[in-house]
This record gives sequence, C-alpha cells and structure tokens, in this order.
Amino acid sequence: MTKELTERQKLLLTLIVHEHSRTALPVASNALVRQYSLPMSSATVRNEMTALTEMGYLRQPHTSAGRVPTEEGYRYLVSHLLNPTTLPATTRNTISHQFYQSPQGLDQWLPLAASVLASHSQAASIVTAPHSERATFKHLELIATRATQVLMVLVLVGGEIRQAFLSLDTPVSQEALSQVAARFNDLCRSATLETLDKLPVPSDSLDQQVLRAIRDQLSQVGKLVTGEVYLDGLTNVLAEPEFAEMDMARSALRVLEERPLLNDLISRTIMTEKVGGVQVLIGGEGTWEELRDCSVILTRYGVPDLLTGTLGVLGPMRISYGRTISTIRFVAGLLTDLVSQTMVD
Amino acid sequence: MTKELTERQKLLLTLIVHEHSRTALPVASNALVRQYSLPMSSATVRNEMTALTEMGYLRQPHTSAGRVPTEEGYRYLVSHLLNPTTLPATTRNTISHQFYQSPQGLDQWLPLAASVLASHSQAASIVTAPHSERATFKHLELIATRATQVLMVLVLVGGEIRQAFLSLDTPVSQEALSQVAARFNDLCRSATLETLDKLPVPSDSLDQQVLRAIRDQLSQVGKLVTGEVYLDGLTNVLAEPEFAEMDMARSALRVLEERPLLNDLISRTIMTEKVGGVQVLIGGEGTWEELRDCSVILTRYGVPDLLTGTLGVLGPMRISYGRTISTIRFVAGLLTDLVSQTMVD
DNA sequence: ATTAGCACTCTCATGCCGAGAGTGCTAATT
DNA sequence: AATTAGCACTCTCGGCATGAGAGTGCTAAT
Repeated sequence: MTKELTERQKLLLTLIVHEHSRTALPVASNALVRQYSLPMSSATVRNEMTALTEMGYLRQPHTSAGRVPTEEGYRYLVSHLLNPTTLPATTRNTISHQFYQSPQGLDQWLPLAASVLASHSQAASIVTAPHSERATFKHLELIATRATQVLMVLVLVGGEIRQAFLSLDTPVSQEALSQVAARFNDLCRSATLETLDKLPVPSDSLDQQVLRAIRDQLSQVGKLVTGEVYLDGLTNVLAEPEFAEMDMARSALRVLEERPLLNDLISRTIMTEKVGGVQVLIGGEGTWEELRDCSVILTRYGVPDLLTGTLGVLGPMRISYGRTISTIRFVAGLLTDLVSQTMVD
Repeated sequence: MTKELTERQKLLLTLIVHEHSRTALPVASNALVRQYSLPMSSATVRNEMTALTEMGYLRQPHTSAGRVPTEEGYRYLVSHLLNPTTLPATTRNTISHQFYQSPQGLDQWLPLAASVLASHSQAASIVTAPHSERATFKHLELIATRATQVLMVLVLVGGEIRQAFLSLDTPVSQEALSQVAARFNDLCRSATLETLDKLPVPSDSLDQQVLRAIRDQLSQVGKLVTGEVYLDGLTNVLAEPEFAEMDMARSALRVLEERPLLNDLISRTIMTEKVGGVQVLIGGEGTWEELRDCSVILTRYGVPDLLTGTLGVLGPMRISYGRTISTIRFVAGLLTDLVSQTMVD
C-alpha cells in the first residue's frame, strides 16, 4: 500500500515537507513550481497533490488552502526518503571544539550538549545523565562529620557517585571509619546487588548499617527519578508559530517538565521509525495526546550495559528531520566518546 | 509623599490588589462594593480611586475601564500594607511531611522544594543548590580507574562533592594513590585556597598534579555556573492570562532559561522591598526589560557563610504577595533546617 | 463628606463586504 | 495518455460600521 509512490510524487512530497518546514504555512501548487523551478505546471502539481492527499500523506486545512503534510506524510518521509546526511564539517568542528575545550567532566558536558542541541535544532532539547544499568560497586568512602553523623560516598563502576548520610548510635573516629571503608572496599570489589546478598550478615552494627546503605544506593540506581535531566531551549518551542495558541505550547512543555511524563516518554523508547539508532516519534503516535503537533527525536549514548543516557529534541512536527537527526547523532557520538574516555571501570 | 494615604485608601488599595489578583481584570468601583459589601457607595470609591490614581498607585487601561494597580501600587502594598501572615497549619504540615518522609539528601530535596514552590504559588520556581562561599577542604579520595586515569573525589566542608579526572604519565597502583590521598587529608585539613598557597611546592610530580587539581576545584566553587539550578512550574506562567501574547511569556521564561540572565538576577539580589529577608522584585524595576510584567520573589536559605543557596518564584505581577512570601519563607526555613542537619563540618 | 443620577467614552462582539489566494474541473494540446 | 491552460468556485482574512454594555467623571442634592 505504501509502495505506490512514483518518483515524482516522492520528489513533490519531499519538497512540500521542506517548504512547509521553512514557512510553517500550507504549501500552494503555484508557490512550489516557482520556488523550485519545477519542470511542470502548477496544474500537474495539483493533480499529484490530490493523489498524495487521497493516500493520506497530505491534508488541506480548508478547501482553498495549500497542502500540509500529515503525520503519515512525515513518517513516509522519515522512513523512505531521508538520505543519511552528514553535518557540514564546519558545524562539526564548531561543536566538537566546544566540548573539548572545556574538559571539565560530565556535569559540564551534559548541559553543554543540551544547549548545543537546542540552538542547532531551534527546539527544546533533553539530555539525561548516563546511568549504569547494572549497578556495580567500585569504591566506598566514609567521612566523619559530626559526632554521630557520617557522610558516605559511594563510587560505582562507570563513575557514578552517590552520597548518603548515616546516623550512628555512638560516635566513631575517622580512623575507625576509614578501616571499615577499607574492609568494604576489599570485600565488595565489583559487587553487584546480587553478590551483596550472598555476603554473610556482619556482626558489627556499624558494618550492618553501612552494608544496608550500600544496598540501598545500588538498588536506587537506574531509577530515572533523580533530578538529572538537562533541558534547554524550551523557549524555542514557544517561538514556533504553530504554538501561537498557548494551550498547545503548554501541554507540549508540560511533557518535558513533569517527570512522570518525561520518564514515560524516554523509557517507552518506541521503535516507530528507527534510523540508525535514532528514534523518531511523530505527532504523539496516538498515545501522547499532549504531543499531537510535536515530534520527538531521541537516541541513546554512552557504553551499552555500562553507562548510557538518552538525548534528543522536542520540536514542532515540521522540524527539519534530516538536519536534526544528523545533529543528534553527532552529539550522541561526541558524548559517547567523552563518556567512554572518562569512564571508571 | 507616600504617607498621604488615609486608612480608607489603604483598605481600598488592598482590596483592589486582591481583586485584581483574583480576576486578572481591571477592577470596577461597582464590583468592589458588591464583592466586599463595602459600607460606602461606588461613587465614593470612585473618588478615592481617582485620588490613588493621581498618586500613581493605580492606573486605568483606558477611559472607561476599571483600575489596575501600578508597580508603585504593588510596592506600596508590599512595604506598607502586608501583615506578616503565617501559612495555615495544614499546609505547613502537608509540605513538611513531603520533605521529611523522603530523607534522601539534597539532590532529592531541591527538586522537591522547586516543585512545592511551583504548585503552591502557581508560578515558576527557582531553587539553586547551596554552595559554600569560602571553599574549605574536608576530604580527598583518589581512585584508580584505568592504567593512567585517576578519579579524584573532593569533599568540601559543607558537604559539597566535586569530582575531576587526572591523567598521569605513568600508572600508579591504588595503594600508592590511597597513600597520597591520606597524606593530603592530613596536610590540608580545613585548608582554604589561601592556606593552600602557603604550602611548599611538592617535589613529587603526582603530588604536584593533585595539589593543582585541588586548587582548581576550590577556586571553581562559588561560581554559580554549574548546572545546579532547579526550575519547576514553568508552564504555570504560560497559564496566566497576562501572557496570552507569546512574546511576554517567552521573554519571561528566557530569563530563567539563560544562565547568564538568571545568574545576574540572583546575584543582583536587589534590596528593593525587603520583608524579613525576602526580596521582592516588582516589574523588572527598570533594569529588567524582560520582566516588565513579572515579579520575582527570592530569599536565601542555608547556613550563612558556610552553605547557602537561593530560592524563589517568578510569576505575574499580580501574584499573591502575602501567600507567596509566606510559602517561600516557610520552604526556605525547611531547607535551612535540612541543610544544617546534614551539613558536613 | 457622601451619594444619586446622568452624560460621556471606550471596548468588544457581531455581521457584512470585497479582495485575494488556491483549488478542482473541463477542455484543449502534445 | 499525460500535461496544461483557463476559469469558476470556495474559503479565509482584513477592514469597517454598528450597537450593546461597562465604567467613569462630574454635578447637584443630601
């Protein structure tokens, strides 16, 4: 059913999408032939347009308006007509420079990635901090603060750092704490949650408490509930003409702001249109009422099974898929490099 | 010049502000007497209204509309007419419960604070992570990752944790690293940036590198450039009728999104109307073009000189100052408690 | 000092009109 | 059989007039 498109129809669909993405207006047959100096008349274009409309790829807002791509139209484009473009070398350089000139660690790179994505796609960007899917013990540190308060710092394989506070019954010296930590570091080398369960229950009360705390921390890893989501360019979305009526804009941005929704969106990494690992979610796909006029483009980065995060973009449905996908893929590549370089294993 | 207000005028100003805050519309003399069963006629109210208008506290959008408070009006209200209200006990309990039932540490509390502020004020909220103004060394940890890669974890007095990566020329064992760390922990106890400068330059190359890294980290503290700003409720702002024209909304939200602007806003903790430590910035105060129709209410929390952050709210100018200020003050109090309880000193 | 009453002003919703844009269809052309 | 010129038709959009309604300011009476 989808293979009925002639070459000319494919061309026209592409051009209409492109033009609509430029102007945000319905595309007229006349404007098309003029803009792209097509070797045919507007009447021919109109004929093809009716064909494409009947196939469900185009839509006209009202009887006497131009055509606008439908969700189906975009899907067809993304899955059949998108030639894998590469970013121009100069852009690539500009971007990578920004990353490599401030080699300060993840907490700098992630917001930077969000900012780069936002400015290059003129849309809202989403970047989540990388997490290890299986939490593995790397290093423990116990630091005395006040009499019975202990700061516990836990480093996981991958480099994730988690901290927690312990309240003891009786004061313990820093020396004693360091010894306990040293023992655990020895005992728990590369331990996962399962390994920990096999350890004998320690007799000492402090040891028990530490072990429990470690287990708590490990079990929390992977739950995306932490505040580690970087957003940027939210106001870009507001600038798009299709969000002139507030309600649209509001519901779109709500998706990014409300953690449950966002988590849902990210975790339900729907395989709608898969292009080299980049997921394209067009117009809410029926499930996402709030995203009716939006598209979300996501991909993963990092080292599979060890330390991975998600990054992507939310924009109007007429976002430039080609360019955006390339940008996302490129930034994801950069982050993957940086993560694997600085990863703790 | 400001003391000319009669008691009745004060009452009317208060009521007008209150009514306008409810409806977001110009307030009519008629509506006022009806709504509040005033013991006077609408004509009297009109007379007072013209008086207040001449004094610059009210404004009428056009000849035949009701009155709207001016910036000056709000300022007068905030600095003269706001009786220090307390939050109802039930709200206080609801809020504190949320904090104390998930005692997971700052990274949980800060987004929670942002969320609470946003939902209780129906505006956008801002919470910055607390920083120590003077960075003081507490504890150092060096962890071997790969051959020549070292993860450095630095704990500051106050509890702030900073991490960095060192690249060594030659591989060093974890044992050796631990010894180096132990030496520094001994040597740098409670050291500040100034104290560090007085230390003799170490002969060992590794020691040199570590010392440099510590100094780097310490000197970065206090710069608010880190990504540690929690925002919430941005879409609340979009819901307000005064932001029906996108541009207003956009420029308001841009202030929160663009770090330089936000930093500027927070650091220029302007003492416009100071109410028990809460700063009220009404209508951009001439300096902030983007905030012409907004008000920003901020306060600090934490332990002065040791670990302090900022929190507050951005909303439409007709935000309910009394309630919002109480809420902010209450949440700030909570955070202060939590911070000082878990602070590392 | 307050208030009733009234004239005056301004906004806002409504309906109407004409211009313009863009299509669909038919008939002519290649 | 595909393409195209030509034209009638439809729909949107901006401008304009109109009338109702809301709210004020002022004057005169209490």
